[in-house]
Parts: sequence; C-alpha cells; structure tokens
Amino acid sequence: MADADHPRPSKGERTRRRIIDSASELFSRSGYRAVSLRDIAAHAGITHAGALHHFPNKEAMLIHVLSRRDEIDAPLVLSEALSHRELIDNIVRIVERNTGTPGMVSLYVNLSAEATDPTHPAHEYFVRRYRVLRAHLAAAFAGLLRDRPHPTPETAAQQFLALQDGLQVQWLLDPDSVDMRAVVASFLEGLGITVPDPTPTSTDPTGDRLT
Amino acid sequence: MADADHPRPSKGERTRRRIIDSASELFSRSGYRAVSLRDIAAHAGITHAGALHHFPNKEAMLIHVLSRRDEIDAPLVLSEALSHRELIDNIVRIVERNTGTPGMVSLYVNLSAEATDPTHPAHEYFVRRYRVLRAHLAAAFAGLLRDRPHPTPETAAQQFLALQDGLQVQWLLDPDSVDMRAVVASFLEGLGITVPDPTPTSTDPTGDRLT
DNA sequence: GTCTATACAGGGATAGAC
DNA sequence: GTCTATCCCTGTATAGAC
Repeated sequence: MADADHPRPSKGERTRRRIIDSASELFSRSGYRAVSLRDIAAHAGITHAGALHHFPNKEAMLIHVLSRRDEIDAPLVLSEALSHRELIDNIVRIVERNTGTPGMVSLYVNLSAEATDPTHPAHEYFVRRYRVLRAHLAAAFAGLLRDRPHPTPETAAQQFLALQDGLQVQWLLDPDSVDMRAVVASFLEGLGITVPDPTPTSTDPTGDRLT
Repeated sequence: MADADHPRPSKGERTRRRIIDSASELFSRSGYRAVSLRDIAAHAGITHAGALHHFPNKEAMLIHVLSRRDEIDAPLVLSEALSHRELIDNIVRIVERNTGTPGMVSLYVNLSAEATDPTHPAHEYFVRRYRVLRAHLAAAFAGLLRDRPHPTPETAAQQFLALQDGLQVQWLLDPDSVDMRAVVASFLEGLGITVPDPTPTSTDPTGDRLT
C-alpha cells in the first residue's frame, strides 16, 4: 500500500494486471453478472483455472477493479489538503465525468445493490466506503452550512450521497431524462452552495482518460 | 387491469397464484439471485419445469411479484383524487412502511439496478415506472413550490425519487446509520414543505399489513 | 510459481412423455 | 398441467504438468 517503485513487474504481476484489465473492461461493458470467469480469462489469454491461480474467486477480481478506480478518485475526495469547497467541486466534477463512463457507473450501481447482502464479498467494502465518504462530506458541509440551521451536516451528507446514487439509476435507465450534473448542482444551490462549473466543455485536451 | 370479478379461479390460476406467493415470500426473504427456480417450485409444491409451464422464465415471476406490490401502492400515489399534499404525505408514509420490509426493499434496489440493462426483462417496466412517478411528483411539486423559483418541479421530482432510492442502499448496507423517513422529511422541509407525521407510532392497530 | 485439464454441483431452460 | 430427463453454462476445487 505504500511502495511506489515499479522496478520491473514479475511475470505473475503482469498476468494479474492483464486479468484485472480484462475484468475491468468486460465488467464495464456488460456488468458483473453477465461476464463469466471464462470470458475474463479468455480475454487475458489464459484458462479460467489459470486466472483462479492469481485470484481466489471472481469477486476478488471485482474488488480489485473497484479499488483501482478508487485509487484514482481518492485524492480528489479524501485528501486532507482539500478545502471544503474543493471537495464539493471535485465531487461535482466526478459526477460530470461519470457521464462518460456508463459501464463503470452501471458496475457501481449493480454492485452496491448486490453488496447490500451482508454475506456478499464486497459488503464490508461498501459499508466502509459510505462511512468514510459520509464523514468527509459531513465535515465539508459543517463548514459550508455554518449559518444554516436546517439540514444537519450529517443529514446533508447522506442526502448528497443518496442523490448521486439514485440519479445514476434514473440516468442509466433513460439517459436523456436526467442531467446528473445539473440536478446535483441544483441540490447544492438549494443549500446555498454555488457550483462554479457550468461545464468545462472542450474536447478533453487533458489526457486523463482512464482505462 | 380492470376486471374486479373473481368468479372461481381455474386450477391453472390457482397454481400461478401459489407460484407467485412462493416467489414473493422467498425473494423477500433472501433476494432474487439467492433463490432458485427449484426453490420456488418446491415451495409451491411442483417441480421447476412445472413452474416454467406457467411463466416463461424466472424473471417473469419477479415482474409479477413487483406488479402485485405496485397494485397495492398505486392508489396511494397515482390516484387523481389525491391533493398534492396527500401525494407527498403518502410517499413519506410508504418510505416509513418500507422500514418494516427490508426484503422487499432489497428486491427493488437490486432489480432497479439490474434493469438498468436495456436487455433486462424488467427494463421497460422500470423506465415506465420512473416516468410515471416523475410526472406525478412534478405536478405535485408544481403546486407546492408555487412561490419558489429554484428547483424546477421536474428537478425536485427527480431529486426526491433519487433521494429515496439512494437512501435505501445506505439503509440496507447499515440500517442504524440512516433514518430514511427523517432524511426524506428533511429534504421536503428544505423545500418549504412540512411533513405532518412525526411517526404514527403505536403497535400498528390498523390491519393493513401486506402479504 | 504458473498454468492446463478435468470434474463437480448447481443454475436456468427445453423437449417430450404422461 | 405436470412430470422426467436432459442440455449447456456457471463458479469453484483439485491434480498434476512445466
């Protein structure tokens, strides 16, 4: 978790990477359940049994796919160096960015629903995830809603997260019916928090495409 | 959808009913995926092939289970006789009631996530469902937010629905961390809509338990 | 350590006998 | 209308080749 040197990946490391790349691509394209171990392994150029040498089961692959995405988003959300405003702005930007990766959004929506089951392998992952996000957001709202009595910072945080999750379902069901960024921004403005980005527009000059 | 006479159900009708009763009970208890066709059929006293004579596949059973629930809720939400306030109040009451049926909530959460896939058998069902609910809610908010410029009735409707869906995920993941009714009520009060029910409390003297 | 081959139990679905 | 028998696919487990 702390070593940032990549001196020369071993063969096993490279295979693991290929498997997760394949899983990420296929999961994003078709969802978790529609993709079989044999699909992933074939895409990575090995047999499904070979893939299971590197990961104990299919869901372990899923957790790795999710963790990788989180590692990208974490500095935008969890960094202690962020001001309250920056945190909120970053989340709005992530909402905006998600519009470009419906496969990943679908994966999260489906998985968070499945992981609701306490016996699901990703259950603890999601419980922790929401706890952490809620705490960070509550802290931000505590700063930003200082002169507002009504929504508690904790309540605002829950509402903000729930709003995003629920909107994703509506957006996936019928993309033209929802402007996720606009609806989220409207919620924040209702709390007296103005959101700067109308939209950065442009043809994405920054090379930060993921995958 | 319009005939209310039940003169004497045929044998096939009764078997269909038993199957849906079984599916409803088992799905609510364990979720959709954890229950097999063979489980449902055994509970209904036939083989899985026998059950498939009455329904083309497992998901058709699911749709029937959901439709039955909707028939219960429909008059509370879709009736033209309701005032704007009554509509909102009824939804808050449904949110409250859902707290008592986590199995059903889990079923809806999981299914709406799955049905996000356009090839899913319940896709159209959910697209239509949200369209209808959104329209009704937008009409209600149009009446209730008359002197507020900011959230459009349509936006408020999307937010309100998204909030409920997202809260359900958080609540299922960690029931003690969320008071669904309170958070929903807080949202409405943020829009200037006061919600009358603190909670009816009591030991449920009205016999409107479902199932 | 890396991987293939193979077997297994369980899933949804289908064909055809009764 | 319901059954048995069967099919193919899934995730998972193990044995053993390299």
